[in-house]
Amino acid sequence: MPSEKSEQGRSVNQRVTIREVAAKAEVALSSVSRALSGHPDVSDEMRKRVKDVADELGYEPNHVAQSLRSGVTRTIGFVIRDINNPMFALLARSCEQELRRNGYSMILVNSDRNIENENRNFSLLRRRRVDGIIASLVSEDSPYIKKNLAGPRCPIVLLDREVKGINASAVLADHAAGVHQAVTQLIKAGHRQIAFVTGSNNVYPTRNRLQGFTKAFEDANLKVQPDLMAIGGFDADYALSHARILLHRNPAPTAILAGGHGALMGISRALKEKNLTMGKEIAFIALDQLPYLEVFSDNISTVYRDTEAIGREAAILILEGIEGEKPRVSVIETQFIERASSQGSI
Amino acid sequence: MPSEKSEQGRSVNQRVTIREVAAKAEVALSSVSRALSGHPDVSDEMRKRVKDVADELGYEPNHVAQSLRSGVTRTIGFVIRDINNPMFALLARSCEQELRRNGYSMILVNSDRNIENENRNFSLLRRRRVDGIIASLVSEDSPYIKKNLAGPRCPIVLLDREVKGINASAVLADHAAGVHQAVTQLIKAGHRQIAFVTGSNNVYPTRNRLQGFTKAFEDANLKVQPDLMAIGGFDADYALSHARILLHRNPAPTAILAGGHGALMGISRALKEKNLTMGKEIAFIALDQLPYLEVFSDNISTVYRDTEAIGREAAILILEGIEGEKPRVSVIETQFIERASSQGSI
DNA sequence: CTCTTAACTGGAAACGTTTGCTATAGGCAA
DNA sequence: TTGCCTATAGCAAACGTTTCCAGTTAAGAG
Repeated sequence: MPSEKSEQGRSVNQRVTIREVAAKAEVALSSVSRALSGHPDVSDEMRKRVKDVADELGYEPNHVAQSLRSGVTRTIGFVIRDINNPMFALLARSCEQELRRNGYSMILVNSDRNIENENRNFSLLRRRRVDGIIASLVSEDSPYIKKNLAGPRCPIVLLDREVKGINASAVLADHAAGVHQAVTQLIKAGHRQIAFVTGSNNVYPTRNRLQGFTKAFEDANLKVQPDLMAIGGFDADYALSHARILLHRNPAPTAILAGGHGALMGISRALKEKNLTMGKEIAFIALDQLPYLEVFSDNISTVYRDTEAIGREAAILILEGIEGEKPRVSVIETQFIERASSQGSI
Repeated sequence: MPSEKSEQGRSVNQRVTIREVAAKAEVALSSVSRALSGHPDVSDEMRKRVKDVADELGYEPNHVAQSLRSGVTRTIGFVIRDINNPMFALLARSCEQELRRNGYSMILVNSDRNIENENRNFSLLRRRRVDGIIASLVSEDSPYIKKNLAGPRCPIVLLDREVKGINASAVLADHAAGVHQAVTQLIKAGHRQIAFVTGSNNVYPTRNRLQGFTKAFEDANLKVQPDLMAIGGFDADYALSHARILLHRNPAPTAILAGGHGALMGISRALKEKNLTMGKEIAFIALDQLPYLEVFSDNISTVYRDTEAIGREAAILILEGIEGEKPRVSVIETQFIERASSQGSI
């Protein structure tokens, strides 16, 4: 039995309220509210008097009560598909910065690549009456998607997802362009056996990358080799097992593209198993800006996208939505950045 | 002028309330509340009836109103010193998981290594009436520290910080032990010129690491060389400039310890400038579990601490605090993990 | 000097819940 | 039958704000 607690658990959390400020300043509740919230109908004298008393008492407005009364929480929910992916840390961070600059806080929830969790997350955020939701969905066709996106009570911004039949804003990266550049470059350098490991194609980035990939082959009057494509999972285990298969193929791939964090993890392990070094025996290109790449392996070629710009853009779109503007889609460019790892043995 | 908004901005956000559920089920408000919240004084028939209607209407309780009335927000604030440090992503993640398992959400705010921001963050969280605050402080002696920690209205857990005169819980890593192991190992291998780059010693981890460092020398009957210690900043720029100086010293250091993410960044750049490779011409040890190390450089020796355990432990301590238990300090072990990079040329 | 208006200020009703208290009904013992 | 207790249900008062509406005062116009 905790002894230092007062007899009514409640009273521990007692803080000074607007009522006490009003009493001490000998003015009405409403005047205190107006004085502190910057309402115009307040005399200078009143404002000063109230502010002085508020400071003296250390008054900090109860944001919960403010939210209830005003119907606005100044909070944005951020549903993150997989917080293991370090890219999301970057994304969430830049987004949070932009939101905070506009007076909003962020509640971050993680779905752990699970659709049920994702659904619960949406519900949780709705109950908390967030003013908007930024979401990186697990997939584009979950059974809950209509419920969570279609009749939304609050503006929604999707990250790198295309969902038909709903009117939400979205930030999409133009993966195709960067991949096209990358593959064209490889082809020019003589590569023909180009492997591609990436997530399932029920999400936009995979489909979009694939477009760029295929188009690069078409433009060079070549045919893609289907058995060099491992499309189906974003996780490292999937990538590892498929990379193993790819590396045992004959003829072996001379270049390999890794679509995202998981693929990179899996492939790098598979390469290590076979004692292969990226850029030496095999050309390697990562299709993401992964923060640790910048740090440690400054020789890895990547299809770069400005992750922080995506976060900022998401914040801007959600704020627009709150202002009542129509949803819109914003596209972020990508760019192939050539470094040592895409050389290979050719 | 947005045209799809209804004339009263408010009505856009209108959701079904407990009142409508009560009306449709033809029972009292209070009965709905009790039925849905699992209160015992409710007949089975009533509970079923209410739940059916609630489901039918898609009722989702207003958490804001619940919080206001009950005085409890089921929200924890997480004040993060520097969200650039990838370790914190790991930390926040494991912490959030543990909190969520207990029905809590997390609001994450970033201080960007700035004391003013930090102070504002505490205020923001207090206004939001969070039930507890987990904080990774910028320093241990900011002018606001008393205000924010001393007379706390809510339980507080500090991460790797020791602040005197307040009664908050804390999770501390036993850096000293791991550093002692590491340095002892280096000394055994013949190293004498061991450099140490780390943050300012107005925070616990630096002081604690320094203790381990010094003790290892003492135990070997050697003296530490003060001009090999660069103590003063956690950021990469500080580390870079000091690492340059250290590397130009004569005799040059044969081993170097990097205290944290920033130091690692700076030093690795400095080494690259001089064309030195970790573990080859110079032994190198990182004093942190940095997630990207596991990924890419599996040959870097580190003083490992279980960052996820720290996050979980922080969650547990804050929940204890909410339950009314006394604050306490929890210590997490560290351990030297020897890999190739700590070999050097000796 | 009176009337109108402008500039404030105060009172009170919300916002959507939870919860203490009271009321009702039925069961059981005396 | 009466009285008491138990199990439920309902009423109404909070929680701490914001905001609408109605006053009050003083100034300026006629």
